[in-house]
Amino acid sequence: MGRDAPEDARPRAAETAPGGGVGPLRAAPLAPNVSLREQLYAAVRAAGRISRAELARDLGVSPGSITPVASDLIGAGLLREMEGLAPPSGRGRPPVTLGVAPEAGHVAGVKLADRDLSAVLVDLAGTPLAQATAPRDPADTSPEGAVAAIAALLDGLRAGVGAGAGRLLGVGVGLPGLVDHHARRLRWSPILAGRDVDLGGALAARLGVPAAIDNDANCVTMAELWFGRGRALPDFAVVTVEHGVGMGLVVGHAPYRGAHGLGMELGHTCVEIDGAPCRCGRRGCLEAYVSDYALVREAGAVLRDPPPEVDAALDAMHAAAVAGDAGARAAFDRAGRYLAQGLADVANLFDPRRIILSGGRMRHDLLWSDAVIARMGALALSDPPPVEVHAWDDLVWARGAAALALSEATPGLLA
Amino acid sequence: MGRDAPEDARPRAAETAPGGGVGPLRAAPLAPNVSLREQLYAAVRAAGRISRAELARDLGVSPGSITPVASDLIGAGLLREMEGLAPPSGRGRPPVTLGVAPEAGHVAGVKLADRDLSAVLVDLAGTPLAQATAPRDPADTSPEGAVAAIAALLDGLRAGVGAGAGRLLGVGVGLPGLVDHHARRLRWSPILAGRDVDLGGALAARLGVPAAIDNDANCVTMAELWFGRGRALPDFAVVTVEHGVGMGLVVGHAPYRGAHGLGMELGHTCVEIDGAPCRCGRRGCLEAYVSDYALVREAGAVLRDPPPEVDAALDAMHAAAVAGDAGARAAFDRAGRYLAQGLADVANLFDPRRIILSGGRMRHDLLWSDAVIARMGALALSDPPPVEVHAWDDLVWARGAAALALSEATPGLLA
DNA sequence: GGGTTTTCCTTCGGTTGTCAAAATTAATTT
DNA sequence: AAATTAATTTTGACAACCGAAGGAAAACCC
Repeated sequence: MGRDAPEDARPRAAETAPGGGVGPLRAAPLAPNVSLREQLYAAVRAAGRISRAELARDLGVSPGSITPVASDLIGAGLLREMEGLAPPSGRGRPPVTLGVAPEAGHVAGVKLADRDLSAVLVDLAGTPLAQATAPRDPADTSPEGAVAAIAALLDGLRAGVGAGAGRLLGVGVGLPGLVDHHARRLRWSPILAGRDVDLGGALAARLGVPAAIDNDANCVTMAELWFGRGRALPDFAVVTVEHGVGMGLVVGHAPYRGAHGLGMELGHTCVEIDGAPCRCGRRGCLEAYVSDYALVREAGAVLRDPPPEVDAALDAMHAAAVAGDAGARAAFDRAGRYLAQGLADVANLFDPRRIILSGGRMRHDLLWSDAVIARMGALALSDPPPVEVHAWDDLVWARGAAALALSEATPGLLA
Repeated sequence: MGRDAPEDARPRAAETAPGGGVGPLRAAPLAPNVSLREQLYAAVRAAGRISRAELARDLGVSPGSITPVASDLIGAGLLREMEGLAPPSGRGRPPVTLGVAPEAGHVAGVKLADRDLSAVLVDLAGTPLAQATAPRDPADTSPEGAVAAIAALLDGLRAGVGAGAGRLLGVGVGLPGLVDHHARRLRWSPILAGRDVDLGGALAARLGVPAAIDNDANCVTMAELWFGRGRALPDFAVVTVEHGVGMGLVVGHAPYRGAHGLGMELGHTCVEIDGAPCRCGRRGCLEAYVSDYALVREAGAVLRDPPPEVDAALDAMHAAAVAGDAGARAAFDRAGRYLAQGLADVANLFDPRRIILSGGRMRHDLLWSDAVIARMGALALSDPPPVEVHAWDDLVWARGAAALALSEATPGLLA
C-alpha cells in the first residue's frame, strides 16, 4: 500500500516557534462565572413566575442553594413572593411562586427614524408601562437635536407614569446605520450627520443614566430574543425588510455582533454582479431589489399616478397587486425571488435553527408569501430551516431597544 | 409636541402570556465552570512553556492556587517541569517552566479525499510525530471501505512511531460534504455513498477510540485556530478555495457550527441569479465561478490542448497566465472578481476581525492577488477586515483533523 | 563575601459557594 | 387523625480559591 514509510516522512515542526505551544490562546471562557445571583434573577424574569424548587431543577443546583440567594434578592427588593397564584395542583406542600419586583425600576427604549421617534417605558418585569411617538423633521440631522428630542419625549413619558415605576435605570436607542454597540458610537447613519459620533456618551450625559445604542435590525433581534418567538431558541436568524434589508443573529441565547459591533448587512450582499444600483453606491445589492424604495422605483412604471410619498406609493402598489394588476404583481414577484435567494444564502451560510422574518411594517405580505418560502427551501443546500413570519406592531424597534437597555442594566442592579 | 398622551397610550401586554416572563429562556452559560485544572492544562499547552507565576497572571488567579493543581497534573503525568530552558533574564528566583508531557498520549488526524487519504499523528504537545499518504480508488464509495483504509493507514503509522508516544486517545477525520459534527454522522458527501451514515460510530468501533468527524473547511479552520494565525484572534473567518469554496468561522476562540453542525457553505451562496450552472444543481453559486473545476471549464476555451486531469489543466492554465496569455489571465481575473465579491459578502455579513485565506493548494496565486483584496475592500461597506493569505503544506486538512481530535480528547484526559 | 533586592514558589488560615442530608412546613389523601 | 407527599429551610461538610506570610534561589551592590 503506497504510503510513505513513517521514518522518512518526519514532518517539519509546527509552524509556530518550537515550544510555542498549540491551541487557541486565552481559551478562557468569555462569560466566566455568572454568579448564581444573576442566574437566578434572570431565570425568574424569564419564567415570569416560578417556585424555588423549579428554579433549583432548572438551574441544576441543589434546593438548599436557592433559599439564601432568593432571600437576599427579596430583601433587596428585586424579587417578591407572589401570593395566591399557585394552582394547588398536586399534593405536598404547595410551592411559593417568585416573581421579579417590577417597581424596582424601569428602562426606556427608543427608536429613531427619519420622520419620527418612538419610545416605550418598560419595568423590570418587562411589562410596557407607556409609549409615545413624536414626529421629527428629517432635515434636522444634527445629533444634538436627536438627543434633545429623545430627552424631551422621555421626560414626557416619565411624567406620565409617575413615581410608582421606580427610577430610570437606563435607556436603549435603535437607529439605522452602522452602530458600534460596544463603543457606543455611531459610525455612520443615513439620518444623522457626522461620522464616529459619541452618541451613547451624549445621551448618557443628557439623561444621567447609561445609554446603549444599536443598529435597528439588532433591536428587532433583541425584541425577538426577549419578547418574541426567539426566547426558547438557542440560535436563530432574524431578517427584517423595511427601508432596508437587515439581519441579526443569535448564537447561544446571545446576540452575535461582529468584531466591531456592527450590524450584519444582509441588505448589501451581492445577488447580481453589476446589477441594479443601490443607495450605498454599489450595484447588485439585495437591498436594491427588495427594500421599499426599490419597489417604489417600480411603482413609477406600474402605476398611473404614483404618489410621491414612499409609504403611499408602496401601499398603492400593494393594493394594485392584490387587485390583480399584472405589473404590480410582477414587481412583488421579482422582489420575492430576490428575497428568497437572500434567505437561502442566510440558511447556507449560518445554518440557523430558524429564520424569523420580523419587523414593524408587515403590510406587504406578498413578500412573505408561501411561494417565497418555498423558493428559499429549494435554494437551500440541506434541509432549509423553518421560516416564521412574525408581525409586530410598530413598536418592535423601541421594545427591542428597551430589551437592550434591560440587559445592560441588570448586572448593575445585582452588583 | 405631537406625542400621544401617555394615559391614553397604554400598550397591550407583552405578547407572551401574562406573567410569562421576558428575556431569553435558559440564559445559563453554555460554557459553565471550566475547572482550573482544565484551564491550566489548556494554558500550558497554548503557551508551550510557561512558568507558574505567569500562569497565575494569565489566568487571573492567585499564585497560591496554581501550585496544587500543577502538582496534581505533574503527578498524573500530564505536565512536566522543563529543565534548563529558562533564560536567566531578570533578577530574582528563576521561574520553573512547565510544559505538557507529550508522551502521555497521541491522537490522529485524517483527511479523506476522493483520490487519496492522508494522516498525521500528533502528540499531546501538538508536535507532529509522523505522517503518511495513501492513494484511494475514487470509485470505491463505500463507507466501510473508507473506514478500512483509514484504519490500515493509521495502523501502519502507529507501528512506525513505536510505543514511546503513549496510547492513541482519539482520531479526527475531515472530509468534504455535509457533516454533522455533533451527531458524528455524515449527512452527505460527494465521495462516499449513502446518506446519514454513522461514520463516527463506525470509526470508533473499528479503531477502539473516540472518532470525531468534520467538514474539511472546518478542519482548515481548526488548523488555523490551533496551529496557525488564528491562535491569537478571538474571532475570524477562514475561506478556502480548492475543489469547492468553503468557509469556517471562529467566535470567541471557538469554532462556530450552525444549528445542525454543518459547514458554512460559502461556495453555494448566490452571486448571480440564474448564473452559471453549479455542480450542486443550482445556478449562480460562487463556486460555479471560482473553484478549480470552474476554472478548468475555461481551460477548454483558453488552452490549445487542455490536459484531461483537473490539476494538470489548472497548472497549465496558471502557467499560461503567468506567461502572459491574455485568455488565461482573463479567466483568473474573472474568478478573482467573483471571489472578491464573496469575500466582501463575508465581511459585510459576519464582520470578522480578520479573513484568512487558507488551504492546501495555494499555487494559483493569481486568485489571491492584491487586486482581488483591493476589490474586496472596495465592496465592503465599512472598514474591510485585514485579509491574510496563509499557505500551508498539503497536510493542513489532516492537521486540522488532529486538532479536532485533540480538543475532543482533552477533557477525558483530565477527568 | 555578605547583605539586599527581586522574583518565584509554597504553605497556611479564612472566606465563599455549593451540596447532601436531615428537619420543618403545609398541603392532600386515607 | 394519621400517613403521605412535596416544597422549603436548616445544618454541617467540603472543595475551590484568595490573600498573606514565609521559604528558596538567583542577581545586584557595596
